Amino acid sequence: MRYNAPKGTTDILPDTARKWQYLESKAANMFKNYGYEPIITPIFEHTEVFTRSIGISTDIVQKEMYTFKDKAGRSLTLRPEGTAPVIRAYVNNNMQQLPQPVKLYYMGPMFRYERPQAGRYRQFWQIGVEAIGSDDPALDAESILLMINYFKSLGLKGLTLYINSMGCDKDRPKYMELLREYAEANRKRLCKDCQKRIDLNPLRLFDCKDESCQLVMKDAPKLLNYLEVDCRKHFNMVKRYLEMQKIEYIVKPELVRGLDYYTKTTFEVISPFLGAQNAIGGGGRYDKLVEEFGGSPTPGIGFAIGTERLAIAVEKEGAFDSIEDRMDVFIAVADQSAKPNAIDILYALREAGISADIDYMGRSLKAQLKYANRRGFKYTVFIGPEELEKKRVAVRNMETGEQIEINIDELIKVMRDIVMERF
RNA sequence: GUGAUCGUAGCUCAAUUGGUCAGAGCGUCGGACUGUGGCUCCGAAGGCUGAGGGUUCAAGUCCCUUCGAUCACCCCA
Repeated sequence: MRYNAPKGTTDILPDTARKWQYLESKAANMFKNYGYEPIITPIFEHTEVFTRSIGISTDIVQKEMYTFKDKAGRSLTLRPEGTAPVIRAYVNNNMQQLPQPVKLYYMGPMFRYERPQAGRYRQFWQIGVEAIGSDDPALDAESILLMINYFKSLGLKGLTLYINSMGCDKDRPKYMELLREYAEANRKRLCKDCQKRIDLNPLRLFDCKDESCQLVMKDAPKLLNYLEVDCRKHFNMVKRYLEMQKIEYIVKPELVRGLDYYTKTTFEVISPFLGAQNAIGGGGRYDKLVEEFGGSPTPGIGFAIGTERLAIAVEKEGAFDSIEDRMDVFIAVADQSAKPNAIDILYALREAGISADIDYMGRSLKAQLKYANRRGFKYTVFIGPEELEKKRVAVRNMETGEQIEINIDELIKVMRDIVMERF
């Protein structure tokens, strides 16, 4: 019996895996450059970690979580996003004792039970960062800049940055009342889903693509206009920091993200290459989240990038072309009698930091060359009875076909010189 | 969860209005060159046509179910 990978999952084959590694290592370097450190949290958490933080009324919690009971009857959930686990870990490990802010990044798979589509899978990868412990608007700007500059470093163009402010607990409740009243007054003109949203989560009304709903919401009160003075100042500072770094942005009052924990700044970056699932990265501030997990009041901000969406965009820009990943040396064995000696040399090369491989299929010499060519080795070294007797080996440059002969004891040294010098 | 389109060798695709043993290119392996790749030529392996059922003398082709893929809604990264 043959099995497919489960719906919405896929095998990341070497060609793609290599590209992802490239994206991840570039990210790790840049995050370090901005003062962020790696953290690895469990793939699953107690279900409550997500229901309480993301919000019970959100789609993620309502219908997209992989929730199961373990053998002891605990309700566990495969993480649908990365922020809640990191905040849980922050509180759990008393990280408020560390110098603040605590700046962390993570990379790994997330899980949501959704209908698969271009750029949307049930197991998908995210690259994310969180900065916990400061409410400085300069940190909001840093978070946004970090994401934008990372994209730039990958050669991405044509991205659009949207920002918004969701207010805080001083202005949001008042505004929500206003919004509810407005929506209620226009209930009849709203679609069925939106009528439900009036009570559940009226902010989401802004997201609806239904024409009639959009028409209604166009004239709805906008949170941005009701921001209390601190929040407005904060948002203005964020914008100013972005402008200082010459970052273009569009303020989008309708930008309401689907996780309830956001406060103040939210942002999202859109790529033109991604079809319907065009958000390549997004995030925001979550000043109430640490408290939600039982910590002392602590602000925070972060974002997540969709790795496969990022890979699609980078691919479209042709920016993967520069990845060089060829192996250094293939050892061609001219006669099986020379194999033990050849293997000896193989390991010596590897130990010297030169990537090397050998035939394990009993191929003819000719077939070995063919194989070396297909696998893209830079050099082939010939080992056979003749070479062993004369103590000289031939080294063939597989690109140019040039072949030189050197003393066998010099092989390691010469290969190391060649390989290091050229790359 | 809803809708549309689509499932034929590892990959990309053929197969007349349902009608002989389901084909090709690429890839893999081997050979032409008995110790030297890339080009060319030759050969081999590889398919219960996604799965299950039905209609028919006859199904890759028509119908139903199911699974999966793709795209959109929805949602978000």
